[in-house]
Amino acid sequence: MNQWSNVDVGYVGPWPSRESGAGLFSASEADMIRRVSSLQHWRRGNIVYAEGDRAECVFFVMAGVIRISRCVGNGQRQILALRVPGDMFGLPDDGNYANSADAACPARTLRLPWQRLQQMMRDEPQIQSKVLAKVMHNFRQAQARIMSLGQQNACQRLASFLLDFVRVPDYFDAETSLLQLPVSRSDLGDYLGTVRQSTVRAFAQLEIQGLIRRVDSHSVEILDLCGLELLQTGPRRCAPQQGHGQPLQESCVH
Amino acid sequence: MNQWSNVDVGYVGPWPSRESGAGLFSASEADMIRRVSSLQHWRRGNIVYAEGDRAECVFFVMAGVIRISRCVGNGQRQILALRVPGDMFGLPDDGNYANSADAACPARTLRLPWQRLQQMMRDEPQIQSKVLAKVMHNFRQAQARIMSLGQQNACQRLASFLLDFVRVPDYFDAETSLLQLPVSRSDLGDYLGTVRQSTVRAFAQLEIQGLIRRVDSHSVEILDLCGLELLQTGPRRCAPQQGHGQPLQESCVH
DNA sequence: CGGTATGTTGATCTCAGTCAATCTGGGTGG
DNA sequence: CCACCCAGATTGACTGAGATCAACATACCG
Repeated sequence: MNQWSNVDVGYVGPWPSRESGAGLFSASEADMIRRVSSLQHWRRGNIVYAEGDRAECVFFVMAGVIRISRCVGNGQRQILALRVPGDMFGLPDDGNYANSADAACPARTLRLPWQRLQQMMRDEPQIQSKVLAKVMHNFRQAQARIMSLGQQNACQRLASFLLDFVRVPDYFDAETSLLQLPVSRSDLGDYLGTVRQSTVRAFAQLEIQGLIRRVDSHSVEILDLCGLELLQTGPRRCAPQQGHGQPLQESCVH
Repeated sequence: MNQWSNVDVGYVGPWPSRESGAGLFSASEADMIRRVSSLQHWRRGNIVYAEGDRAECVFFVMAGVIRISRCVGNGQRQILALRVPGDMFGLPDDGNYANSADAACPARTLRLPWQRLQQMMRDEPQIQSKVLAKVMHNFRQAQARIMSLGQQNACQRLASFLLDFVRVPDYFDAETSLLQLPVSRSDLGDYLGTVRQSTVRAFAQLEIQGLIRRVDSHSVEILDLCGLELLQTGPRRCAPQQGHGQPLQESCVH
């Protein structure tokens, strides 16, 4: 555990900002958090914690992407969330971690004892409301996932995922419209509730429709942002061709 | 708004308890909450608030079931959660409600100004941590929904729903194994991310398998609790019959 | 250079969405 | 009391989206 001793974080820029829920700590508060937490470095696949572990620390993502996942009986994995810079994760559920967390790509996190954070929340109402805001952010995100999984088809879910990551500055370059994908196709499948192959087919579909262009397996060019947004709200499934009954032709002239 | 004046709540029993996240307030804290909140009565279909409304109050369910839902572009509805006695809902998202809330059946709620609750959280660290616990409870529940929607088929999702409601004392009588269903089949479909008909078929399937018995459209007898739990963890889909290649028969005697 | 992990595409079959018809129970008016 | 209506529940037939199996391509290793 030597890497967990307090080290110079070496990260002095502003707290990473991304929509609501991130970038919520002021510089001084972020400093306070950094002072009592330790910086951790992770390589792809490294496990931050496992489901059921005693939950003693909360984490803040500084760089990279952390997979929050849970496995079901038959060995399938569902990725519940992908935590990006600015996100908080690892709050205890009855003293234990409810899910597993591991690095989807090289990543850095701040590790902060939960007891310590609770104390800070008691002492500083600001911290309290901002931690609550972070939790609420994760909660809203989970609800968005429910909407996606419950109402969208595979292409729409992929579009939603891409649009989510377009909002992460670390992974989208607005100049070139290039979006880095920090996860494998399998990861993406487990995240979207489909299998690897269906994810690939969804990519192919979006490319055929001219909405994206696959540059390589870990980056796509976003060609039509509005098109992706429109796709999201469309019907989950096209109406059947009503092949059997009378074809409902506008029995025109006759 | 006359019904929102402070009235005698008429509910003096212990705070309703259900697993983690409910029953978390002590008698005195619950009293404090009741003192500053007003009791509301709802009939089936009554709207507590609508998506986008200015969020000024938080709610606690005292009786009945509140649907938390959101609609998508093409008019489809996803029920994000069913809030039962003991649950909290209606936390603001950037000052507004992110979802709609309405009564799935006759219901009672406590209505508490969000400002007031924030103040109570500042003054009483106990309240703060317990509100956080309630939010975390909703968050864990949302994550369970993601698991269900992402990895389970229609029957398994229905089984998960039934098992969830078996844990609500108001709706399950352990003596008779009778489970009251406070929602219509359409509601259930919107909750499970399927359509009404698929929900009905899932009910029929569970009945054929001897796990439940449909008494009437709003109550089922739970015949095999363990069977329902086993079903949850099984594979999402049976393997195909591999009809074409060699039938993989254990070329027995010959 | 073989070996392994990952990405991609094709063929096939199942689950669940869609349309449609029927059944049921609860009200309402005559 | 009954005929009627209407909303909800149920069942059947058909079909498309996506899971599964399989094969092959590509990249990344030691």
